[in-house]
Amino acid sequence: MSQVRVRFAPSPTGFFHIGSARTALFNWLYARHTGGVFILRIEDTDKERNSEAFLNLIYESMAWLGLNWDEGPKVGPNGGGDFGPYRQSERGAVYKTYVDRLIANGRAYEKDGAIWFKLLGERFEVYDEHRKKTVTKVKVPPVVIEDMIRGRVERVEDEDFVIVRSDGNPVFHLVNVVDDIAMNVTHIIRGEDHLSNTSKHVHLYEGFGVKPPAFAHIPLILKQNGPGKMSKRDQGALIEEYQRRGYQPEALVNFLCLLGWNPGDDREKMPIAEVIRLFDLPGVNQSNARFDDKKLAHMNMAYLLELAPEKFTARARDFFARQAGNAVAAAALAADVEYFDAVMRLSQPKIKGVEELPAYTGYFFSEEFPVDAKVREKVMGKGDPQARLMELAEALPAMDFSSDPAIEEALKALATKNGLGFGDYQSVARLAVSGTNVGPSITGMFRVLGRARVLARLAKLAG
RNA sequence: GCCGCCAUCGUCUAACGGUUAGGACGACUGAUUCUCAUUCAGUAAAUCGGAGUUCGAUUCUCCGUGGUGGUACCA
Repeated sequence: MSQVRVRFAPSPTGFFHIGSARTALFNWLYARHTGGVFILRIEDTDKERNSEAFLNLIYESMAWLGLNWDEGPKVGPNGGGDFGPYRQSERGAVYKTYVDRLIANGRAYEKDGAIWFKLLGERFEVYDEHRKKTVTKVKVPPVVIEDMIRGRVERVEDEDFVIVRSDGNPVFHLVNVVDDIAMNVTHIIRGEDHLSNTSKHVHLYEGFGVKPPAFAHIPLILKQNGPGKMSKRDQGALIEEYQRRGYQPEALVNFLCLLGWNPGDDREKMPIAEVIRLFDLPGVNQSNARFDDKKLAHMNMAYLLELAPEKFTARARDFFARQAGNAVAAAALAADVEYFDAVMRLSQPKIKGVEELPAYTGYFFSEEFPVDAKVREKVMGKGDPQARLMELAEALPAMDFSSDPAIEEALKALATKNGLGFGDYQSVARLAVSGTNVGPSITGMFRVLGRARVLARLAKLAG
């Protein structure tokens, strides 16, 4: 059995989106599962719509998701294999020789300045009501596709079709098939939207005298609101967006694995190595899946919680560094590294995404932090808050700040002494120190902020 | 219009032709916690409709309906 060779073939004509990412992921998973080769091929034959920026976005997004390719652009001098170049814009000569082959063996002809692929069979004219014109049909047996996910699919292709435009540019169907032949691709894993194209492709393989590779058409990702498949314009469609918002790439990948595939048991959150071990094409679902950003957010939080603290602080720092113009981010980055790390360690178990961080930690990095009016009203309207602030301020200088338990003990002792609860002091202290009623433990806040600043803020709130 | 694919809780999905149709997200209730979040316990929530095959159908077949994709000198 020869080595599996799969390819992901995006075209740099738009932002890299979630559907493309999953197609790439499933190809990558299959390659890694089988010990095969994962090829990245750039389908940039559409000169009008291509852009270098979109191309770079593909590279960056793939790298961010951890989908490394074995052959393709940016891999060594020859693209890591003997089948380059891996950008279709550089493969004109290859297409020409293949087209010449078809012309030579009578399977292609010129008409209206374009080159057409010729179907073999009885030809007849028929008026097409829908297209309002007479077309030439060809009587050919249905194409049979043995799809690894869908089983046997039959489809009739009954008209000749263009393979080279009159401007000399080859069309998608041609270059796609030629490259898959030339690059020895063994399995074509792509979106179900290509299933209808497959009959054309199978005819082309036959025209070239080559046995078609195995096909596996994976289900589509549907937009979460409204009808239709996810497209670049939809909310949450862009990979770049998740990167910008500080999502954990492992979480996004894990989530994507579960859209159309499952390990066969109840596990959902699982290391990618385990997915690689279990992934197989026949296990992929046949039905389209609707995108669910709530579940993705949950997955993201789960990954965030278990991230090693050093890794979390590193990712938090990276996120802050990308928040141009954000005052909190600027102050956070200017802060002492150990202090920054301490704040992040306090925040990690409490937040659902790193994008919450600037709002969540602002008061650690500046004395100018917003005070929630509602919370202030509520906390300051209960009992005698001024007295409690005073008592806290008096107790603070002698308090043991060496550890969270020590601080907690001191606060509890204070409460007991005055016949009140821990919560009564916690709430005013929290308001004074952070301006709100949500946040890390009060003891952690005290310890990290330090005695002096806590005292100053207590005084400030007391007026 | 024509052609293809698909069909289990709101969503993602399990279930050799025999299960009280399971899990997860979300929702709701409660417990835990210094706030919040987490965590934990619990509740509600599904086999698209109709024929057939079978002792027995979520599972197989057909029809319908719905969803989805294609139908270009786009990729």
